[in-house]
Amino acid sequence: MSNGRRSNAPTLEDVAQAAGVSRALVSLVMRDSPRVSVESRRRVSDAATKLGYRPNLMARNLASRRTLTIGVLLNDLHNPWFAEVTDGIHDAAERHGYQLILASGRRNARLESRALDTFLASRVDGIIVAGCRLPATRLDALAREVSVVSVGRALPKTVLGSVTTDDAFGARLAVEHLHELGHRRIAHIDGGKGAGAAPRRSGYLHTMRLLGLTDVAQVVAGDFTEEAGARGAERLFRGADIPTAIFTANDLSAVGAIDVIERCGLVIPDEVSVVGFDNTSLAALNHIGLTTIHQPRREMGVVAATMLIDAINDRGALTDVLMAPSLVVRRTTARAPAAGSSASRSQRNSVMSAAPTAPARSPREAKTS
Amino acid sequence: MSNGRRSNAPTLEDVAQAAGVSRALVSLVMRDSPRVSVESRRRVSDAATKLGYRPNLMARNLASRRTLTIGVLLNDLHNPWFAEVTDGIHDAAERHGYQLILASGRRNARLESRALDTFLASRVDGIIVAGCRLPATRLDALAREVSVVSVGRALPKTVLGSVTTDDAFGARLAVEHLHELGHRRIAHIDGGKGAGAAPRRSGYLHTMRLLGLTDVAQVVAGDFTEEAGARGAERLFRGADIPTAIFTANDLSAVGAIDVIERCGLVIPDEVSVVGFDNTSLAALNHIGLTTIHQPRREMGVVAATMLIDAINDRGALTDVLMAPSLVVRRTTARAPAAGSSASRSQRNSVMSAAPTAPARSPREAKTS
DNA sequence: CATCTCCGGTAGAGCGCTCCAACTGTAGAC
DNA sequence: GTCTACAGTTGGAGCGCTCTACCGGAGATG
Repeated sequence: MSNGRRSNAPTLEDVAQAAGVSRALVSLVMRDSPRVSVESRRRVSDAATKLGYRPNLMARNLASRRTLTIGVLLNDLHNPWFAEVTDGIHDAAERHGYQLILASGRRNARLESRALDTFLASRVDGIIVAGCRLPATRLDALAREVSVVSVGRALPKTVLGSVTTDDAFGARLAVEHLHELGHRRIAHIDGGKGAGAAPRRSGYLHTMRLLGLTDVAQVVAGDFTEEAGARGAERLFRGADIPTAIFTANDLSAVGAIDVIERCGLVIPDEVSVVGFDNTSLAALNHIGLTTIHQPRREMGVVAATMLIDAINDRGALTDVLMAPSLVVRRTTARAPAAGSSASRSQRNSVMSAAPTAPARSPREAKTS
Repeated sequence: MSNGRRSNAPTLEDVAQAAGVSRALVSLVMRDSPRVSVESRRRVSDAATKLGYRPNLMARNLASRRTLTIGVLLNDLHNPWFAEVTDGIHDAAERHGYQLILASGRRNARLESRALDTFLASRVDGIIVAGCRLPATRLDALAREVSVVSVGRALPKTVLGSVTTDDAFGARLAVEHLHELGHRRIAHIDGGKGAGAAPRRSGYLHTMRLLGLTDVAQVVAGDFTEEAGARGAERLFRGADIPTAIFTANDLSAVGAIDVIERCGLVIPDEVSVVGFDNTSLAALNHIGLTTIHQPRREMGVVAATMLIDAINDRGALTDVLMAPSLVVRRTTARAPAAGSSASRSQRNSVMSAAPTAPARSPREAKTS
């Protein structure tokens, strides 16, 4: 019953009969070919709408041997980063008459792999992988069957194209911003082996060196999570030489760090400045107001899709594009505290070290207990 | 060149020739039919892997007249709510051997409509629309061609199935929680005409009535945004009879409200309690720790997909399912302040009313300026 | 030994479309 | 009046698969 609803969907043939023309002519009208008389066009489209005809994409693609479709594999729907990249891809694809089919890898290599198989089985004209976790060799093999562009992850030595943010440059922007505010003791909570973590870390180290701050550079391990940010901050503020500024590998870590810092009784940004990375909506929340590094996510999507479509149509090659990030100043950064205030700062710190191993707890909780 | 890569993809025929069997046999092997001898199966699959054969989905679906695919229309990729629902859909679909194709409506009715057309053109077996904005009549028309289930929006008087949260009940949980903590003056910042806003509002009003608090019930207009939450809180705390608790239509509004409340010098939860709705990742942030109402998002996806697939296979009808939300207590709610402290509260309030129309600004900003 | 069952396998007719070569008719060129 | 040009239209051969017969032969049955 319910599944039989479409069983008798009208076909090209039906329309042709109703309009009293050949199937080929209907086909031409459906693809609005210019070589159809006004009269025929009218009759055919009238018949089509009357019958509620809708071209069968599978039959069309099968016969025409192309799908005008690009498959987009999103690593994680939960992360808004992907939503913005997808918006850009969508815009560019639409402009060129391409359709998108999305799939979510759900942070799982097996599912990602399966989704790619489905793309191939559907004979998409090209593929964009965003934040894909699959090994480079797998992707390279894929890219030998169909054009593939990677967003957010560079894949040197493969035939894939890629569009990434210049993470090292972003790190440099962050550090320079803090340096210009008079900070010297700038620490970094990194992203472990997550995507982009390495260049952000090395960009940080490199810039610190350029600024002659190698001796105060300090990297603590993290993994892009809020908790990692909190742990990192705890470790940083436990020691004697506490930093006046922290640059974290992403916004989420920054929020975790802020939480701990405020709980230590330190005031942000007066006593400690914090810079995140990504400029997620989280950073923009008024309640947080995080100074951070912005990635041109949407534009990355546009560039990726455009490059892919050009390659599909032999109008260009797949290359590796590096996009420039930018600094967004909000309210977690300020001039470094005057040297004289360092006494009060280390005093405060002693409060904190009274419970150095305690799990992250907010000031709210502390108050009510 | 690059677009020619797939032009000579091997077909069933090629495999059949390589294995020295008929096309039909290869087809049977590819769909692992039981009626194939072990020997043939081996030879065919060997030939297939050697050639790198991959069944062409379009041809398969065209010939078999079904796609085993369900189209999922997501209203807004930026909202993590959709990601979790999609996870649930994905799980259920996979369990039944169905594939998903996702499309994003990007909060735009025209795009949503187009995506649905594509689904129909692709002859998906069923459709799930999540948070769809299209008019009920449009969806009803769609549902006459193919089975459709709506998630997050009930559509009475249509042939669609639906899975929604019992928003009114959620509101009741929130209000009762606050009431149990001794609050009486509980205000609501609503969601305007957004999805679910109406039942949350009426659930609030109804529960207040049940608790005999009709005279102190107070609803201010919002629209599910952070800014609306901030504005709502400003309005609430400007008056003389300020509430001791606020229930907002969603988490984002709650964050906006918290921001303003803290800026007024009021302490959360000691002086004001706040309850959000949705239990987004935002609420779970340690820095925020919002008490909120949880929607069983993932399970909603599972239920929607299961119901759809059952309907597709004539094993069940499409119905309207209401899922029960639950209360998640974090750190923004506490016992209502003792009556004696009301003096200090209204004093504080006067601080705020010094700049009642100022745009939302954080304490941080205030400090640095 | 004829017949009946199965099991494993096959031929061939589609599925609904596009594409190509070819055809018709009208118009302009000479 | 014949030739070319071209716009408009058409038949038919696929695209790569599934599905419905149907077929041949081994073993069971009487």
